[in-house]
Amino acid sequence: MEPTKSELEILQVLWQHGPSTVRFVNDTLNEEKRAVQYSSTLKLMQIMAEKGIVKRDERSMKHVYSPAEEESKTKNLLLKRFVDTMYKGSASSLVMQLFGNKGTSESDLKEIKDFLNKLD
Amino acid sequence: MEPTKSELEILQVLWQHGPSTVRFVNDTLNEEKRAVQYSSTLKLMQIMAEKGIVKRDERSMKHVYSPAEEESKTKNLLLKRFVDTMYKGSASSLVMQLFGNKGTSESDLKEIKDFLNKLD
DNA sequence: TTTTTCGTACGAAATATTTCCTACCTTTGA
DNA sequence: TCAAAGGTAGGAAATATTTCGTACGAAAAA
Repeated sequence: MEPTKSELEILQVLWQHGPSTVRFVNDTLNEEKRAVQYSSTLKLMQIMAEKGIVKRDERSMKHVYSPAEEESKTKNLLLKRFVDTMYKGSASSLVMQLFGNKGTSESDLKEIKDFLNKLD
Repeated sequence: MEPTKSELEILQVLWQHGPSTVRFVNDTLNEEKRAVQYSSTLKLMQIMAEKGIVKRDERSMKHVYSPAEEESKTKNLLLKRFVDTMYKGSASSLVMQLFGNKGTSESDLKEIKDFLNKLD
């Protein structure tokens, strides 16, 4: 399933902090992102539960939500989709864009070189 | 300005084929992507012109549209935004995700190594 | 016990995006 | 000339997404 922009914000919170209540997610969004009403966050998370993007534990009155999929799995999917639509599926094109026009740091560059060499 | 999904499809055509008429863009979309009515493509391109995402040459009856921004500039912006929201701005995280879980081809890997080494 | 606080559910409104119908004009071809 | 083909413009409808007011129940505090 394809998370929307707002849904992605919520997923980020769940990935970073683990299973959470609506209250916690809403507070975090308000601190780290933008002003949003409790009932908006609630509604969105209910929709995400319907869609199967998150699971909901209803045993306690305060429902606890957690991501239905692994962070890496979802990110991989979104990354693949991004590469497909933007770079016709060519990962190397993306990386070249990333480093071709500077603005990406030297340390990142070194880190990646090391990483790639270890893949052998 | 932030192109939407459909707008991006249209931009792709313009980037790939250069300044084009609505007819050409619509035909290309129908061949390469999906069924869409002429008037839908027209409307979208009109909106894009209003937003300033594309420019329109009205000298001929068949208006000719072209991207307002360089392909690389727009792609850079979108890529940066993607890295920011998905990987907290860490380009190396993205690359690791890209190659960490295999599925990205060997030839891409070699290509990138060569590319990065030339940056010295 | 009564009031206040904190939760969920639900519907509706506000926005954003996409799609296409229809009117009307110009060009082309018979 | 005049019908057919092909253009643009604009509005309205269909969808998708986001936001939030309000009702109502449970728990906690007074």
